Amino acid sequence: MDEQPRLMHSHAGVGMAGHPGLPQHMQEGTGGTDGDGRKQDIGDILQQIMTITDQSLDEAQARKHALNCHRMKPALFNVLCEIKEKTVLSIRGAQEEEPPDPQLMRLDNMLLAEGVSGPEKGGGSAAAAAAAAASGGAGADNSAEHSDYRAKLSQIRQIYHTELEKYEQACNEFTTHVMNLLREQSRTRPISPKEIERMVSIIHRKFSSIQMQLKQSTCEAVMILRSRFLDARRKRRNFNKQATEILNEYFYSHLSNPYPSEEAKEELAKKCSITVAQVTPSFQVSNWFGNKRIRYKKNIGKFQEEANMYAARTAVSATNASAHGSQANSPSTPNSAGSAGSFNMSNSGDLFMSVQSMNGDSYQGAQVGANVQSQVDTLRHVISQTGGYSDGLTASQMYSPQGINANGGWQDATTPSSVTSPTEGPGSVHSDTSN
DNA sequence: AGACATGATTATCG
DNA sequence: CGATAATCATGTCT
Repeated sequence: MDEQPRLMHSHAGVGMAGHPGLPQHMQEGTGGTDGDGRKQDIGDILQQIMTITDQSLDEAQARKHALNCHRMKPALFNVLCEIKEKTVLSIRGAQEEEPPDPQLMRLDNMLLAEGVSGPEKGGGSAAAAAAAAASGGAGADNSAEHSDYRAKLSQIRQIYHTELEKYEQACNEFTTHVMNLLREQSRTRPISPKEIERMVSIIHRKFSSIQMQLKQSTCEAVMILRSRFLDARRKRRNFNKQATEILNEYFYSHLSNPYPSEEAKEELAKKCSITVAQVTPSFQVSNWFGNKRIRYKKNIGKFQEEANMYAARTAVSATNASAHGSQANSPSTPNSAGSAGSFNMSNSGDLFMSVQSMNGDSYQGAQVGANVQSQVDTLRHVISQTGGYSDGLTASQMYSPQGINANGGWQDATTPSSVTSPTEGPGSVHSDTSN
C-alpha cells in the first residue's frame, strides 16, 4: 500500500528533473532546486543557440521565414523599434539639425562669384572672345592675356564639376546600397525607417564633408590662378598712343575745367578703345584725368610744351574744319566741330575779345582763338548749368598756371566770382554773359 | 640696372 | 560720392 505514494513521488521527482516547471516549485515551496533550475534553463537556451549555428543555411532560412511569418511578428517588431528609438535614437537625435556651415557657405559664395559653380558662361576662350568683342573691338591685347586665365578657370571649373558629380554619384550609390542593406536587415532586427533616414543623413554628411574639401581646394586653385593672372591688379598696360592723344586733346582743350562728365568719359573710353578688365573703361578715363590733373598741376612747366602742341593742333584742325562746324563738342575732336563755329558765335564774341586783350602776349591768334573757343565752350556749358560765372577763367586758361587758382584747385564754375581776377576785363564779360 | 613715365590703388577730405 | 594727393607697381627708355 505504501508503494503508490512513493511511486508517485518518485515519478514526480523524475518529472521534475526532466521538465522543470512551475507546479513543481509550488509544490516544493522553498528549496535549493530553484536556482539550479534557472541555470539549467539558460544553459539550455545557450545550447539551442549553439546548435542553430550548426544548422544549415537552408534550415536557418526556413526558421527565419517561419519567424517572419509569425502572426505576432509585426507587433513585436514595432515594439522593439519603439524601444530602440526611445533609448538609442533619442540620445543622439538631439543634435540632428545641422546649421549651415559658415565656411561651406563662404566657399560656395566664392565659387559662385568666381563663376566656377554658377551657370555656364560660355566656357573658356569663347567667353573671352565674346567679352572682347562686346567691349568694343581692339581689346585683343588684354583678351589674349585673359583668355589664358579664362581657359584655366574653365579647366578648374570642369574638374570641379566632374568631381562633384562623381561624389554625388558615389554618394547616391552608397546610400542606396546602405539602404538596401538596412532594409534587408530590418527583417531580422529592429530597424525603423527613421533609423535608415538617420543613416542616410550621416552618409550625406560624410560625403558633403568630402565635397567641402573639393570646394576648398577648388577655391585655392582659383585664388592661385587669380593671383597669377588678374590679381596683378596693378599690372598696368599703357594706353596706346592714339588713346593718350585723344585724352590729351580733351584735357588741353578743356583745361579750364578738365572734368569730363560721365557721358564724356564713356565716349572718350569708347573713342580710345581702352578696355582693360578689372575696372570699367570710364573709370580708367577717370583715373587718367585724375592723374593728369594732379601731374599737370604739380609741374605745369613740364607740360607746357605738350599743352602748346595740343593747342596748336586743335587750332590747326579748327582752321581746317573751317567756318561751319556743328555745335557738337565731340570729345575726340573737341576742336574740329566747335571752334570755328564759335568764333563768330554771338555770345562768345565779347568773351573772346576780352580774352584777346588780356592775353595779348606771345600766342598767335589762331591758337588762342581755338583754345579760348574751347574754354568758352566749356564755360558756356558751365554757365548754363550753374547760372554763375567765374572770372579769370576765360582769361588765362590755356598756357599758363593761371588756370589754377591760388588754392591749387581748378577754378570752375562751382567756385564763383570770389576769386580776384587779374584784370578788369572779365567784369564786362561777367555782365555780358550773365545776361 | 636705374631713372623716369604712367596707370592703378588708397587714404583723406569736403 | 567724387576729387585730390600720395603712393604703389609696372612699363619703357637710356
